[in-house]
This record gives sequence, structure tokens and C-alpha cells, in this order.
Amino acid sequence: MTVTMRDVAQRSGVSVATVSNVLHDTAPVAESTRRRVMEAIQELGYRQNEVARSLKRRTTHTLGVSIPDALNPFHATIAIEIERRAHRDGFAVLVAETENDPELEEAQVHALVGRRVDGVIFPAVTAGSAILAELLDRGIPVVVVSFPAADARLGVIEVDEHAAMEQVVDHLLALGHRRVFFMHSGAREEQVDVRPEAVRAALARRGLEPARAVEDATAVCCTNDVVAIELIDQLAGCGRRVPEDVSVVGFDDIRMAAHSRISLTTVRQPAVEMGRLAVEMLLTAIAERRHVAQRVVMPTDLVVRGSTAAVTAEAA
Amino acid sequence: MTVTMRDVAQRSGVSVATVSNVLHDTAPVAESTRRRVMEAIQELGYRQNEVARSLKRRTTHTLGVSIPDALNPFHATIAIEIERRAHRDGFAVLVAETENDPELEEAQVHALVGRRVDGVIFPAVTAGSAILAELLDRGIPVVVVSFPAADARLGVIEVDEHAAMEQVVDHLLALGHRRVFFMHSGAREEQVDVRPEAVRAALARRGLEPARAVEDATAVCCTNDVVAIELIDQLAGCGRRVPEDVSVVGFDDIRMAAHSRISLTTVRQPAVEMGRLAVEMLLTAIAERRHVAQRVVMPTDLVVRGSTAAVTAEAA
DNA sequence: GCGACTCATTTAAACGTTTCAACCAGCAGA
DNA sequence: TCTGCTGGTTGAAACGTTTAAATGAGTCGC
Repeated sequence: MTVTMRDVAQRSGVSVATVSNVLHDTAPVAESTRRRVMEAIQELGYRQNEVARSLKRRTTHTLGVSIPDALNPFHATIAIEIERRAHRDGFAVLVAETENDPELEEAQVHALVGRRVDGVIFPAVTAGSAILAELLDRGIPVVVVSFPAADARLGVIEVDEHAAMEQVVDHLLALGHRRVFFMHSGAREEQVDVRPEAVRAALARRGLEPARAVEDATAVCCTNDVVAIELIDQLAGCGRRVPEDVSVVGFDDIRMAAHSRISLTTVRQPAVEMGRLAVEMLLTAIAERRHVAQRVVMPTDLVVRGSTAAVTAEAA
Repeated sequence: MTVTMRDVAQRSGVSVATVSNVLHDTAPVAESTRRRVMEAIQELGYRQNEVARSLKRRTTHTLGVSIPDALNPFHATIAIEIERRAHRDGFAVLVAETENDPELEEAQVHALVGRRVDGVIFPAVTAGSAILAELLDRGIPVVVVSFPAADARLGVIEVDEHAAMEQVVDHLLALGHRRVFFMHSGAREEQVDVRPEAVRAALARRGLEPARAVEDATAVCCTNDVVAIELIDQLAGCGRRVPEDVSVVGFDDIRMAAHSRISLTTVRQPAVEMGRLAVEMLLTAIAERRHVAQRVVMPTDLVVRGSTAAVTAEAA
């Protein structure tokens, strides 16, 4: 039914080895036969079977991306850049969503292993370290983005969340806020999230404690922009205006944060660059048949927009 | 290096055929040997090589998703649901982004063919019909979402865009608008977009012509929510308020449209259901070794929010 | 004690490539 | 004329599975 290398070989009167050679320049082949082979390929509409190729070469030219929630724009941006960059090097991308469910994550990663991906990227806080270790033990290089992980074989791309939160807190204090609340997402990832602690530490250094509840605060630091934008919505429902009554700060700087109606003060992370770098680290590790074993800290920027303002006498 | 079925067989003192049989219940095997095999699998950490399996079975249990712009939340929602639903049936998903570039699209689809995906979904207006025909001719079933395509072998999931735009125009006219502009995205997809024509037709039926420019209009229909939200932003920059000075309508009802600060009147498409249905149609076609050859029209709803209002005397 | 069955297991040939070793022709140098 | 290259080509053995056909060992009815 489908046309194979054998068919091409037959039609052009050469051996399959020769066809393979013209396809990959892996040995010199006479110009005339090369032409004949190419013609046969054209005429038959032959397209190489990458599955067979993968089996023989023991490498699939495929990357796995395991992402907890693809609806989060920050993670999605990274994932998309991964796909784009990987494609440039002829790598395909197998996407696995884990919905913050450890069991599902395990199943997904096992599926990736079964499909013999050449490497895996985790674009967000998620993986249990057992799962990471399993991949690494199998010789599969791994890059994790923006979460603390111990294994030295890992590639890690992160930002200095403590420094970033220092900046945020500085900004809020300069505006006169004293009652700052930290709001996390409901997701399981919060267990590994260092941001609440970073905020607490930054406040403590100025002799302050975090507020106990949103209702109590004049300013709220959110663990990411999605949470911040939802919060703004909820506050509106309670009749509290942003920034007049409450200041709100996000994290990530997703595209929507810049929209005039939202205008969210936030910490910018260079998502696209992080995605690109993740792929590049992974690809060179794969090429050199080794683990990534490298840690990179990316810069952040505090982007001040309209969701933060000086605390009013009334609110204070 | 990596452990294979042979290793498991050796360790448990049986043949590879038996191992295969216990793994897939493809022939009766004694309880005692089954246990021994399972133990060996455990001890060795064996994980089946899906690549070899795919080669032999001539099916990869992999779907291709070719998407023009994964940053568009509507398309992303469909794609994510595709991944979730496919995973439930043990299918993996290979994502290919085409960035609205026909050449890139061709390359991506060829890559999918080379990897022998069992089926392909196009979650958005995009594919050149030559590419679709190539897939179909190779016996690969295809589902396209929400765009008009002629080939009878195709699976098509769409909405009645004309009816939807009738509703939109009705809504605007009821609010007193007479000068309505249609705004498309800059992307190449606009060539296949039927929505401008649908709006024109709906207006014509009421004896009206579309406005020539945004500046000229009291209401703007956008080809999707992303365009609408951007437009609102730009209008704010020019000092025109929405909805007081201009009414704006989107299409898709992406999550952000419901946000209180955006509050976009729009046409809801059931993205999740569309994604799920796409997979289900594709999977049954794959199982039955045939093309999908089916066309489904999904319902839409006009969701009226705060971005549309009665035209003011001043604006009119 | 024999044929007919069933249940459990194995042998071996694929699946579509890559790649190594071998081969052959022609030619340059001695 | 022989030797050794070099450029071009091929045969055949993998890669890790599945699966049809073959084999073997019981069991059963008679």
C-alpha cells in the first residue's frame, strides 16, 4: 500500500542502501544515479518512514513537553516557543498535559518514555522528583523551567524570585502600603512555589508581616498574572476598586497584562527566551549524548502599570 | 543499555512471544509464567518500545494537530481538549505550528506524514486544499474545524457563521447602529474567512452597506475576540470609549471576554466540545480504517455584555 | 491406548530503515 | 604487470516488536 524505500530502489534500479545514501549524503553516489533515485522518489511520492528510521538509529528526533496547564498563557508561551525552536532543528514535539495531577503526570511521562523521546522539558513547576530521576536514570536529558530542583544532572532555567519579590515589595512600600497579602493559585503547584516565602521574607526584612486575608490588605501580590486578573474581577464584584481601594501585582507579564483595561503591574519573565534556551540546552545535550547539568538564571523586570497606586488615607 | 523484551524473556525463562502475550493479552498464558514475567518487568524497569511496536503494527497511536497560531486562545482551547481527549484513548499528540505560513505548513504536514501519524486535526482555518488532499490520498483521515472545505472525505466541524452574524447584526441594529464595520485579523487566514461576507450579507438584507472604515462606524464586528480586545485597546488610545462612542463585538467567547474590565459582547463557540468531537470522529474513523467523511454543525450563542450599547445621538 | 481437543509456549518471518563490510572497476605509481 | 587507492555500489545483519504457524503436553471420551 504505502511506498517504501524498496520500491524506490526497484524503480531506479539500485539497492536500498544507495537510496539511503542519496537521501542522507552518507556516502558518495554518482550524479546520474542520484538523479534517477530522486526522480523515482518524486514519481512514487515516497516519503521516508521516520518510525523505522527511529528504530534503527535509536533516536526519534522528538522532544516531550510536559505541562501542567496549557491554558496558562505564560506556560503556553514557553511551550509554543519550544515547538517553534525545536522544529527548526527537525525535532517534533509531543505535548503532554498533566492537569496538576501527579498520577496523570506519571502516566504521561511513561508514555513519553515509551515513545522514546530524546529529551523532555517541563515548562512549569510540576514534576515529582521521582519522575525526574526516572528519566535521568534512563539517560534522557531533562530541562525544567522556573522551579527549584536538586538533581545535578538536570538543566534548570529559573529567575531570581527572591530578588524579584524584593522589588515588588519595595514598590508597594514606597507607595505607602503596609498590609500586603500573598495570593496563590488553587493548583497543586503551590506546594513547590517559592514566591509566598519570597514575599514573606522581603516583608520581614522591613519589619512587616504578611496580611492575614485579602479583606485585610491594601495590596495583594499574586503568584501569577492569571490569578491577579481573576482577583481584579472578584474585587470588582465586591465593589472594591483597583487601584483606588486595593493595589494588585501579578507575575509573568502575560500579554493581557498590558491591555489598557487591565493594566497590571507585574514582574516580567522573558518567556520566549526561556523557551528557546530550554530547547537549545536540551538539543546540545542530546547531540553530545550527555545530561544538561546546567543552571541558568534569567533576568526579571518590574513593570509598573495601573493596578498599583499610593495607598489612600481611607484604605490605610 | 536499554532493556528490551529479550532481556525480560531471558530473565523469566520464556520466549519474547510470551512476554508480548502477557503484555497484551493476545493469547492465553499460565498464571505462574505471567507472574514471573511481570516480576522480571518490574525488576528490570522494562518499558515497551513504542517505536518498534509502531513499525510492526503500522500504526503509531499518534495524532497530528496542525495549528496556525497557538497563541490564539480559541484555537489553543480546542488543541488542549484534543490532547486531553486523545490521551484518554492512549493516543499521543504531535503539535505543529504553522504561523500562517503555507510553506511552513507544508513542511510541518510532511513531517507528520513522515512520522506516520494515524490522523490529523486542523483546529483552525488554514490548510491549502492540496495539503489536505495529500493526506487523504495517503489514507490518513483528517478533521478540520470551523472552515469550509470541499473534499467529501474530510471530517468537518463548523458553526453556522451566517446565522451567527445575522444575530450580531440584529443586535446592533436593535441598538440603533447603522454604520457597522467589519474588522479582520492581519493573518493570512482571512483569505478563507467567511465572516466578513456573512456580515455584509446580513447588513444587505436590511438594506445597509458596511462602513468603509473604523473611524466611520458606530459599531465594529471583529472576526474574533483577540482582534476585538486589541481594537478596544487601540480605541482607548484614540480617546474613543467603548461602548459609549463605539460598540464592539467579538467572536469565539474566549475566557478573557467575560472579564469585567473587558466585558465583550461576542458569539460563543463551544470550543471544548468542538475539540472533543474532532478527536472522537477521528478516532472512530481510524479504528474503522476509513475516512471521516462527516460534517457537523455546532450551535453558537450571542453573548451580550458591556461592549455594545445603544448608539448615542452624538455618535450617530 | 488412540485420536481429537485444548491450553501454553516457541520459532521465525516480517515491519522499513541504517550501516558495516565487502566487492568491483578503473587508474596512478612503481 | 602488479599493488594500492578511490569512487561507487551492494548484501546482509541489525533495531525491538508482533503474529501466524508450528510444537508439545495434557485431558477426555471411548
